Amino acid sequence: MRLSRYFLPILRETPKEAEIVSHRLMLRAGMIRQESAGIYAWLPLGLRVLNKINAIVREEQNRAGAVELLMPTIQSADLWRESGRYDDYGKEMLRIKDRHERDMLFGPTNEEMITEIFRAYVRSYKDLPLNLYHIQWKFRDEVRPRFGVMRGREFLMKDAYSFDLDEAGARHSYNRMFTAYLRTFARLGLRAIPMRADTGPIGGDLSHEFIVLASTGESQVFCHKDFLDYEVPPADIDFDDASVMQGVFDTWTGRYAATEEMHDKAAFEGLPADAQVSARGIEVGHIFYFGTKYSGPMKAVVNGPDGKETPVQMGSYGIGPSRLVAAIIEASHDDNGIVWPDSVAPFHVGLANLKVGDAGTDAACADLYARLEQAGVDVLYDDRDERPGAKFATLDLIGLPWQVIVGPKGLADGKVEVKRRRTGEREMLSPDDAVRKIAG
RNA sequence: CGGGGUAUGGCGCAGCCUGGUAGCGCAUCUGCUUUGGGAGCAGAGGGUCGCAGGUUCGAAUCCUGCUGCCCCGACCA
Repeated sequence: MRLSRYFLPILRETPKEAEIVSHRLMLRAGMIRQESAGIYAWLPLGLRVLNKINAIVREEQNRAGAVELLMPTIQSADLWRESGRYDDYGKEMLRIKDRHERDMLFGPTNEEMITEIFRAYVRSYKDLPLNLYHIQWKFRDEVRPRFGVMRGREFLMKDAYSFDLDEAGARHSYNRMFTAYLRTFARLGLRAIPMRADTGPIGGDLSHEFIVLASTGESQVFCHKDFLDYEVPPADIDFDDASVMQGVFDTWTGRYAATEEMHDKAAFEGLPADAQVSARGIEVGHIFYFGTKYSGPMKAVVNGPDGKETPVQMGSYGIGPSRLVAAIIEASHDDNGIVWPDSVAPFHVGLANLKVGDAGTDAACADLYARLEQAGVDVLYDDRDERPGAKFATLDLIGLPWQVIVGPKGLADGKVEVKRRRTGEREMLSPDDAVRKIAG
C-alpha cells in the first residue's frame, strides 16, 4: 500500500480525553475514531489489526474443533424472556422497539440464541459434542465506558458455546477451549495466565479469566512466577484426547493465580517470596461451564443412548478481539509508539523513501516495494513528500515490525537501512539482502 | 447512579472574571528555500464560540434550562 493513497490520519498531538497509553496511541496512529461514548469507528489501520487478530482466533477455534456461524446483533426479547434474563439484565442491555412495537434488543451475548438454534436441530447424543462460535459485535450499555476500546459499549467478541451430553464431556470441551485460548494468546504475542474466576451459582472449578500482565492493567492480579515460563501447547496437540487436554488444564491451573476478587492472601503469601508475582492485569478472555442453566428452561434436550431426554450440558467461551487490540498495545509499546508483534501488525514492513522525487531513491523503493509484495509481504510504502524526520516518527508510531529506509546516502554505497522496530537494531544491507532478511 | 470538571476551526489551547462582534500553536492550501529523526520564510483558507431561551443598544463573555464529552467512585468482557 502506498501511503499517499492510503487513509492514515496521524495525530501529532494527543487528544485530551485519552488517559491510558493504548487509547492515546490508537488515536494518534489513526486506528480508531470515537463516535459516541464507548463507540468507535475502526479506521483502516485499526481494522487491519482487528482482522489479523480475528484470523488467529478463528484458526485456533477451528483447530480445537469449534465451528463458525454468525448470529445477528439484534435479538428478540422473547428469547430472553424464556431464559428469564430479560428482566434480570438491567440497564446494561440496550432495548429497542421495532416498527411493530415489538421488544427487541442489541445482544450483549448470545447464550439464548445459540440455545434456540441448537434445540431447533439437534435431537440425538450422536450429534454431540458440538461447539459453535461466532465473532460478532456486542453492545453493553456500560454506565461509564472508558479507556478507548478497552472498555467500550460496543465491542467485538468471539463467543463459543459447547454442547455435551454429560459433565465429563463438558469438562473435555472446556479443556479444549482452555488449550485453544493458551495458544491463541501466545500467537498474539501475549502471555496470558488463566486465573480462577467466580463461578456464581453453578459452582465448581470451571471458570477462568485469561489475564495479560501489563503495567497499565486495570486490575491487580497475583500469581506464581512459574506461569511466566510455562510452555504453550503445540499446534499439533491432540484436542480429541481427553487426558492430554486434562493434562494441559492441570498444568496451567496447578499453581496459584488469582485476580483481586478471588485473591487468597494467605495462600499467596505461603508461596516462596521469589515466586510471588503481584502485577497489573487485563482480562482478555473468559470461559465458563454452566451446565443446564439455559438448556433447562429453554428445553434444549437430546436423546441419550438410553433413549431418555436430557438437557445438554453447556459452556461458553469469550474472547474480546477489539479489547485485545488495546491489550496488545498496553503490553507492547515504547516512548515512540506502538510495537506490534509480527503476527498482528497491520503491515509487516514500512518502506520509507527519504527523498521522494530523487530518481535513485524512487527507483530503489519501487523495486523493493514490488519485490516485497511479490514475496507476500504486506508493505506500507511511505511515498509522501515529507521530511525524513516526519517519516521516522510516523513509522515508529504505527509500530510496523520492520522499517526499510531508503535515502541517497545509503544508496551511494548500494545499501538501504533495515531497522527492527522492537529492538531498534539497524543494519545497512543491499536491497537483495534486505528483501531476503524480511521476506525470508 | 453519586461527586467533580469541561464544551471556542481537524487537534491542543487563550479570550470569559471587568459584555463592544474571535485569537495563538500544530495541521491544511500556495510559493520559494530545505531534505537521515516531527524544517524555515512569505502568503491563504477554515469557526452560526455545544443547543435553546433570557438580560442588554450590543453576548463566546452575564442569567436560566437542556445536551454531549471527560475524570473519581460503585459496576463490568
